[in-house]
This record gives sequence, structure tokens and C-alpha cells, in this order.
Amino acid sequence: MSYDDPPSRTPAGDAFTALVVQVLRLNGHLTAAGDALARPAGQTSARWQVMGVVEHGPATVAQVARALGLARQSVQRIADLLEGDGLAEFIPNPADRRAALLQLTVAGRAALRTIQTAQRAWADALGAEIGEDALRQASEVLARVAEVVASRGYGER
Amino acid sequence: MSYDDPPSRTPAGDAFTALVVQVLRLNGHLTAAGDALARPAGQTSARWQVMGVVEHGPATVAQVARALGLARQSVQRIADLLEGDGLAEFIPNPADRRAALLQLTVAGRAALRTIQTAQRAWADALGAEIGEDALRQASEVLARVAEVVASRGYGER
DNA sequence: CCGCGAACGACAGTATCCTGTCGATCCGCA
DNA sequence: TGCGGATCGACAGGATACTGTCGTTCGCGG
Repeated sequence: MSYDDPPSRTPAGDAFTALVVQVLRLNGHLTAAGDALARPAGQTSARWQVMGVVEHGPATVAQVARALGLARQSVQRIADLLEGDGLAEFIPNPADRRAALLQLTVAGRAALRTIQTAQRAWADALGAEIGEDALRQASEVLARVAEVVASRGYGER
Repeated sequence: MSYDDPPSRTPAGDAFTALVVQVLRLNGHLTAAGDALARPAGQTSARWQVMGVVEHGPATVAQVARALGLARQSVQRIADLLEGDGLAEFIPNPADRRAALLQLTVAGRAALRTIQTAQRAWADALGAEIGEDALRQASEVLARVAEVVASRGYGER
């Protein structure tokens, strides 16, 4: 028996692993593309995502983090930067004295619109190239994977 | 016309955007799961990936970076850490004096085997839950998306 | 055979995300 | 009414990844 023969997986396990690899690689490309989309507005992918969440109404940092699937602290950092740049502001939250509500300013809305316009052209073009059906089916599979990974995680964590 | 009505996308553009969101969110979950998988061996997701590339033969840092779709410097950093931990070593490259070849040590192979064993059980279980066909189809779509995004990127970059 | 562009590693700087911990606040239940 | 668990923001620290620049080496074409 050779020293380095890898443990063999089932076909389904192989397929799962292959999908994981694809997701990890695609993440890099998508983040780069998102940064390029947001750059004309002087923003980044992360800031754009946070702005997108509070576009249709203020929310607390913790709520935004849950919506994006990120840690609270990551969003907090972005939110503070947005506030510093005058793109968003914190307003008192009557329902919770600790958690101020993050809200876009006029400048923030303008920046977001600039990004969204560019994103629309990009998404429409690439979406048409891949095909709506395939995209929706893949999306649905990824959602199931995310659910399973999140719920079962690894082993009995 | 309202101030904040978002630019509307085509259905395919919407589907594409939805897939992008799924990929970004899933990336976080998968990285976390990968770290959990690698932790018993005292490693991380990034180190494991680098070790996996050089498992079946030495390669230069630049080659590993290309294989993983990462920047050279990111891999270089991991490779240096692996060398520092005695899990990998650089050997002279007769074909290129600049680019040493990265190679696993015996300890590195042992660590990698530990991780692979855990990964196999994880991938088999989750793979069975999702279904091989769905996984392969989604994987194929993601590969096409990666190709299109990489080739066309954003606009005429 | 030589020179110049391409590829590589080294170094410095930046952005993003995570974990852990702490004190303040909130909320459900006794 | 009050107590204890849960949630929230603040702060500190660590891991990953990218860009840009520089000097070295490689290799192809004149």
C-alpha cells in the first residue's frame, strides 16, 4: 500500500468536493468583479453589500450582519467607514438603546445608484450568456448546500 | 419617478445576481467548515489547500497559485509558514534558479492524511444528502460562470 | 550572442473577515 | 418586580488575500 494514496470518497462525495472547489475559486473572481463595479463610485464590494441591505430602510449592524451571513464585527467596521465617508449615518433606535440604526445619506444613495447601474449591465450580460434556468437551478443547489453545511457543519461541532 | 427605485435587471440578470449572492455567502460557510476540518491537524483551510496541490509532486509557488486561482504572494506566505512548521520544504529547481520547488515533508504528508480522512467523511455525508447529479450540474454551471467572469470580467477592463 | 520583455520571489502596505472578551442593555420567566 | 440568559457594540488580535514595486533570473528573438 502506497504511502500517499488518498482516502477515497464516494461519487457523491467527489461531486460535493468539486463543487466546494468551484465555489472557493469563484468567490475570488466575484469579489474582484464586485470591487471593479464599485470602484467608479469610490467604493468596494463589502461597502456596497452593506449599503444594499439598508437601501430600503434602516437596520442595526447586527441585522445587516445576519442578512449578509457575516460576523457582526465585520459589518460594524464597514458601517463605521461608511459613516466616516458621509455615505451613511447612525440614528437612534427607539426600540433598543444599544443598537443604533444605520441609514443611507443622500450621498450614500447616489453612490449606491451609480454602482447598481453598472451592476445591472454586468449581471444582465453575463446572465444572458449562462442562461436563466441553469443559474436558478445552480442557485437552488447552493442554497441547499449552504443550509446543510450550516446546520450540520463539520461533524458534531 | 421615485428617488430610490433600483435599476431593474432582466430575469437572467436577476438569476445571475442571486447566484452571486449564494456563492459569496456559501464561501464563508465553506471556509469555516474547512478550518474545522483542518483544525485537528493543527492546520487551516488555506494551508490544507496548498498542501493538496503539492501532494502528488513538488511545484513552484507560482504554479500552486495558478492551480488555486490565487495571487502568488498569498501562496508564498502560506508556503513559508508550512516550511516554518516543518510540513513542507523548498528544494532547488534545476529548471529555474529563482523558483524553488515546494515539497511535502513526512510530517506534512501525515497532517494532510489526517485532514483528508476527516474531509472524506464530511464530503460523503453532505454529498449524499444533496445528490450527486445536482452537485455535478451546479458545479458545471459555476465553472462556466467562473470562465465568463474571468474572461469578460467587468465591462472592458 | 546579446538584450529586453516576461516570470518569479521579496517586501511593504491595505482590505476583509474571524474569534474572543467585556460591559451595557434587553427581554422572558419565575 | 427582579434575575439571568441572550443580544449588542467596543476593543484587541490574528488569518487570509490583493496590489504595487523592486531586483533577479529566464528565455526568446534579432
